[in-house]
Amino acid sequence: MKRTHGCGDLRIEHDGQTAVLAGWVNTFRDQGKGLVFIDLRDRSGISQIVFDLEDCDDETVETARSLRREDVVAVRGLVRPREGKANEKLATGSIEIMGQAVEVLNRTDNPPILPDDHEAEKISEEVRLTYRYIDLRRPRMQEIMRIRHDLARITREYFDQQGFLEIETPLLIKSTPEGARDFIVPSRIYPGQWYALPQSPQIFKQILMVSGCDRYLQICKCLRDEDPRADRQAEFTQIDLELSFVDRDEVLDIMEGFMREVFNRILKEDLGDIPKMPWSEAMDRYGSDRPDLRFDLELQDISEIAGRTDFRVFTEALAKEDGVVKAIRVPGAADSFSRKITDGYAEIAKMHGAGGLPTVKYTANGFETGIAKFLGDIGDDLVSALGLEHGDAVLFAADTRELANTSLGAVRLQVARDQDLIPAGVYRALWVVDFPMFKWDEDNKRWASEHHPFTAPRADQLEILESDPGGCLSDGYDFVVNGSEAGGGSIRIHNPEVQKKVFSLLNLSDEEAKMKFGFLLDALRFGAPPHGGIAFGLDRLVMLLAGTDNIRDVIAFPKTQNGGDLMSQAPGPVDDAQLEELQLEVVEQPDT
RNA sequence: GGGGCGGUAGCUCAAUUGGUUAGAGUCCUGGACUGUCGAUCCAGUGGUUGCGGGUUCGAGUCCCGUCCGCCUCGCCA
Repeated sequence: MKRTHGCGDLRIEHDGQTAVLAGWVNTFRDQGKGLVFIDLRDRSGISQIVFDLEDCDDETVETARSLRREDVVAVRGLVRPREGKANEKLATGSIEIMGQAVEVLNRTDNPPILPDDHEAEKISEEVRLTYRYIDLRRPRMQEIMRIRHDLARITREYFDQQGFLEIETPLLIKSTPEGARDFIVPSRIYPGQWYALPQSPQIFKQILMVSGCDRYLQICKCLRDEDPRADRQAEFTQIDLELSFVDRDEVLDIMEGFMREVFNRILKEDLGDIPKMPWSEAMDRYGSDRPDLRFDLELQDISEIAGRTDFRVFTEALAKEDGVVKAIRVPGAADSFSRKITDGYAEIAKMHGAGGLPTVKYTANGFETGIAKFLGDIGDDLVSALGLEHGDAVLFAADTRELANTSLGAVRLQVARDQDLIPAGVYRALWVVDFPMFKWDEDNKRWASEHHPFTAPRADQLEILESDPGGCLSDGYDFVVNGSEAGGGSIRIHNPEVQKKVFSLLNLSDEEAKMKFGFLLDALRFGAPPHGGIAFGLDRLVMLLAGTDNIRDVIAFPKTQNGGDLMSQAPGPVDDAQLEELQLEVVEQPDT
């Protein structure tokens, strides 16, 4: 029997046609000796097959009666309107296939789980990942894989039209000192020497610019040996891009066009206005370098007003270098903010380094609870500064600017979730620009790259690169959607002298830099064009497009939090002979 | 590496203060049923309570260790 249609393809206009479907038995309903219903499922959907003694022979009905969930069968039959009621839950619900012949292509063992979207929400992820081949049969997983495919296809179409070439870069490369922990691979030919798997193709794509490639695209795997999270895997996929002879705004224009195309074609959503927001503004207003613009709850600086109280939490914070007092007005939250809830927010604030989270409610009786008694003289000014109305609550952060921003920013996110302020089906994008070049690494007492060591300082910042590294702004940019960093990149350094200065600020000696990045420094000396680029996190984009907060949902064969694959049981041991060939020996870890 | 939650039948869960033979639904097996669609009804099979130790007359339950899964802090240029 040769398949003629997909299980989700048949409609009332196919009435009278003979069709052959093949797929998995989704459910069966055995009505007795003479009548059996089979819901047959494939990638395209589900069709109801009915076997009736009046329409086919005993043997066919008996075979049909023997079918169980997830058996694989082919069925030939006549398409006709349903004799019983139509099933509005199915796209094919107005028709059924009057089964004439059935061929069992493969029986299944009793399946440990069923590919049912409703069940899947209850089944532990551990079991789903162990039997991933069954889990992936679910309509929802098939839909996500389709979205992922569409994104990859649109990516190639769009950037092809923009003159980009898809070029592969190596997987076995040299380990680089900066950044995440490398996965390493032993060299057989040079025992004791190692390759690293790429954390990103960064250096290679820059060298492709030096090579005159002009515009590069790659959908590539990146590997970082760090602990995973709900939105992070050690092995993930980037849409990696680099362009020559461009400035920042030309890059942003092209990339913005890409994002609009993706959201238009996959979600039928118009991204609307996409503002460019300096990093310092994002931190000050939202307490995050990836602000979620779907709701307000902006951080407001009330340092001037707060400085007029005797409240020690405020005055001591303001006495610090770059100390501030900031506040969030939470409209109408006075009633719902129980002690338990605000204590929870205080925990979040503390987790992000704040000492606590002063809170107050503003009602018809004025300020109540929390730090109300300390606000006596400044109450009226606070009301007008924050635009308070009766029934509002106010959350404060008093600390250095950085700590106040980040702790209050984290609280802002949780408050928005709790107060149900995040609208569904809304996508708000922005560019965050003008990042600092460096952040101070307190542990190692040195400057570290905010983005990566190849990010160019903004042209107007070159003169303070060495005199004031902490204040120097870069030509970097992040694309942020709904509070999620979907992509990030920069204009790169194309001048070897500037690159050397940056390495030296990062405390990389000339010798080290030469050993680790010598080939890049060399390339920059032989006619490097101005260039810049970006990388989008493909997995995170699919998460956004599919509306899931679990990255494992958008990866066909993901790894667990311990980096294991429950289906294939990776990682695992290797033969002694393999180790011998590599001149490797496994040494027992001494007890500690 | 730290913190939190969890692991009992193939799957989802229950099991009182530590106390009789560890139960239910579902799946599966057998039977009934000619318009079902989460089919229904009847009967039955199914257990290393993650693993290893300990306390106890007695441990799913308490203690110690360990493995696994999820969330999270550190980490993720």
